Amino acid sequence: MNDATAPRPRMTKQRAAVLDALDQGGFRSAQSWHDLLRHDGSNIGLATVYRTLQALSESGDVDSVVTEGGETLYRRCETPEVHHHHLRCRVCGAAEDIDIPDLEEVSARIGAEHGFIELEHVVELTGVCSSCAAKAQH
Amino acid sequence: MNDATAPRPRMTKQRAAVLDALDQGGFRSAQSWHDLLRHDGSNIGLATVYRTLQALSESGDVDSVVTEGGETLYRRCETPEVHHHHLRCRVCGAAEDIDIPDLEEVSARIGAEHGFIELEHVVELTGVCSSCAAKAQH
DNA sequence: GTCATAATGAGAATCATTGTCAATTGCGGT
DNA sequence: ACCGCAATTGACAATGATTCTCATTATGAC
Ligand SMILES: [Zn+2]
Ligand SMILES: [Zn+2]
Ligand SMILES: [Zn+2]
Ligand SMILES: [Zn+2]
Repeated sequence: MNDATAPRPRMTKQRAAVLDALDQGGFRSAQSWHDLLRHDGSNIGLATVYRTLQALSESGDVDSVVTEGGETLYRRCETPEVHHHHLRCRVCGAAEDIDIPDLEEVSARIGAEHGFIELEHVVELTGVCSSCAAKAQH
Repeated sequence: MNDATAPRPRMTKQRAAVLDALDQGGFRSAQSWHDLLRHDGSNIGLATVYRTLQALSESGDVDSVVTEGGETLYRRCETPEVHHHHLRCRVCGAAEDIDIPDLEEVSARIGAEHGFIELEHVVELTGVCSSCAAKAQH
């Protein structure tokens, strides 16, 4: 069930830099994280940022969501061990981990009713946060 | 709240062809619908298929979902007037309209609790349907 | 039929993401 | 500390879905 083929990741300075940058919090695209890293003096390559974020995403250390525009956003996840969902502001990108009661059970039940197995679900709540809403008032 | 700037779409033969093709049912990518149309003798352009499907999607006449690979899939929606969700087979693409009890209210409540407005949600259930699961058994 | 203009199609352009591959480097073994 | 080599990196090419451009065509109101 778990991977005996687990390749332990090397601690390179680029990996460390990404990990460090992620501490700033917030959802950003791979390119945005890359920009941020370069502005901080790193000469890390874009492909490396992509690779590192993907690796971290697969290992469950970062969350990823997809915007309407098809961009994938990443951020360090505070609670890697628990499956959860997000409420994200479409304007400023601020996001919070949320719990949607019964969702897991309900989706499992619906899947079962239709004879589906290996159920997965994608749930994303988006909106405009109060501070962005305030700014929008001219 | 509604659009006084509603441009009524012209009934061109390509729009009719797309509408006709959609009757075959099922989720397909724009490119896939385009292939299908060409195989049926149409000389419709790919860009037109994209434009038409997007227009139909915005007017609520077709559903669209995004695959893991980032492709957008479209299909004629049976129940355009009601907001609903889908349970889709990741193997064969078969999909059914489903109802997730209380989801609308729960998401609205969660949004409100966090001070968010203009809430929207994306919910997609995927799995492997019974017939695909059967085939998977060697 | 005329006409304004929405719609089309071929191909170029975008843009996020992935692949290539030679050069580099972490790190286990010595 | 020193080797050796596979994992990792970075510059850049390549991809692949989607969008844009613009000259040409065709819809629908009058
Ligand atoms: Zn999270
Ligand atoms: Zn905001
Ligand atoms: Zn539907
Ligand atoms: Zn199936």
